[in-house]
Amino acid sequence: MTFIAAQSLPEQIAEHIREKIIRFELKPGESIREAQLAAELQVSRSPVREALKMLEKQRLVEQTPRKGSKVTGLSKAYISSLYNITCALIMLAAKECTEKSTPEDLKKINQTVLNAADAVRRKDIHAYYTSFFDFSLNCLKAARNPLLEEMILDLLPSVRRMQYLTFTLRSESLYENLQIVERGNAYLQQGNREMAVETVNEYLTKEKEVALKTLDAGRDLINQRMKDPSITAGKEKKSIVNPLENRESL
Amino acid sequence: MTFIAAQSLPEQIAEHIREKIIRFELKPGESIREAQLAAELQVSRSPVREALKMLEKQRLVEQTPRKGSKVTGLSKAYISSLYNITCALIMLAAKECTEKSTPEDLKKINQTVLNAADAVRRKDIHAYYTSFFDFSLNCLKAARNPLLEEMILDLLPSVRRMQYLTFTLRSESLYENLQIVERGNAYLQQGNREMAVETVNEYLTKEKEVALKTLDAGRDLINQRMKDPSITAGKEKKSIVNPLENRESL
DNA sequence: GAACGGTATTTTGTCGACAATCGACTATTG
DNA sequence: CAATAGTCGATTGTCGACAAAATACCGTTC
Repeated sequence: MTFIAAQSLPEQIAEHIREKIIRFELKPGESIREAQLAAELQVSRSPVREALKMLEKQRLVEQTPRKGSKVTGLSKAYISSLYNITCALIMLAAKECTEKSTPEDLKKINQTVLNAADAVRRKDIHAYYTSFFDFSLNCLKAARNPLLEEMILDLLPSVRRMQYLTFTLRSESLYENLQIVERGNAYLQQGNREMAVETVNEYLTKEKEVALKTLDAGRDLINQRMKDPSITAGKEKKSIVNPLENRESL
Repeated sequence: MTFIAAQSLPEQIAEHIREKIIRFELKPGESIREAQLAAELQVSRSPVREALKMLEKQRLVEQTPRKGSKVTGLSKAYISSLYNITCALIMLAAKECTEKSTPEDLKKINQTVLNAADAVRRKDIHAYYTSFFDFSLNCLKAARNPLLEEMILDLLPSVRRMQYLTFTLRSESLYENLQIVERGNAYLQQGNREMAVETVNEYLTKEKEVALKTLDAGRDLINQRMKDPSITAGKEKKSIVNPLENRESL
């Protein structure tokens, strides 16, 4: 068994805000006030500030000196940006994965795809996505490119926000999704670099299309606060319940 | 005339440390103590901490909770990582530049190349690099991809550190360098996406080779502190001169 | 002499208070 | 009534102090 270090306070706070952003409880463009957050979580502003810096690194939050933090807005240009970059980076990961993966790596990767297939058979959506995530993570590790891993992991929450947005609107079945993954895996297993990379490209290009379409559909719902920043002031006080239950120190 | 907002204190501090890292005054792997820096610059630890977080976003510094900050080490794997990623991102930028640039963009870009050529004729190395930087920046802006611009700009200091390292050891002349730039520009001007992208690839692959070779040559000089962290303790007190001269507020 | 344990020191983390800045509101003036 | 200047409240920035953790040091024991 491997033990994992307890998350630091700023990490926990970041996690909390991150989830709120991904679930659109904090809307794109909405401004974030440190003092309010600190009061809500019953901590001082220092760890909140650290947390916001972390989220800035993950591009979920934009900070301007002396003006504070805003949830990153969702313009078409931005989403296009995000997917194109993610695509380029994951294509690179796929390439390096075919070049550097060991037989053990490939075996582990293959297992995650088998798990995913099984999940689809059982129609277990959650298990499918877990396996898919596992698959991606294992490929990434097999690429043995530490910086690339960090950078993709940093972008992941931003992608997850988009997935949350598109989730209800996406038409393709789990099965279709799985097919692409299985195809990609097949290329990986046989070390077919070009086709593995191309499969990633295909997958993410499709994802981008879905995201852009969804944005058109749900634009007014999501972005109303971006256009009218005044209503972000948060007049209505929320019930102050501390969401950080599992904190011991402090 | 356009006025530019004064840099915030953390930005100035980050700038200061950044330069030290790029010039190897702070060695790869060396640990950074907040209190010492704060004393050196005669500020409190808060802005220093912010500065370190900024540098972490630029991958010049690695932070581990409760253990502090270290200058990012220069392993071969890391450098390879860095160049491959930078290459992938700039290739994307080149692609989007050919797709989205306006005639005015192209005109401006072309001008920077003319300036660079002129600098080479005058054997003005500094002017050449300034023009080259201008060229890159203009291409990046023409790609109209805000996130990509940010990400590449964030990686730039890390690349600059490598350039500093390779500067003395590189054999190719300014002229050779210029030739590739002129070739890339030609492809851009005629909207030849494939070849523009390929030229970027060629350029950065070459840069990567140089960097890796240089590392072999200068490894022991540079990395001695990485292997023996004890001597990073900084027993010798440096003369305390405030390098932040142009601060007015505070 | 090496390994272990405990203590001391150094370093990072968190806090509350105060200062500087920004944005909204109001009053004054043309 | 519109535009500007001034003022007030809200928000971020910086500080010094204290708490907690990690590291270094040193003595003990085998």
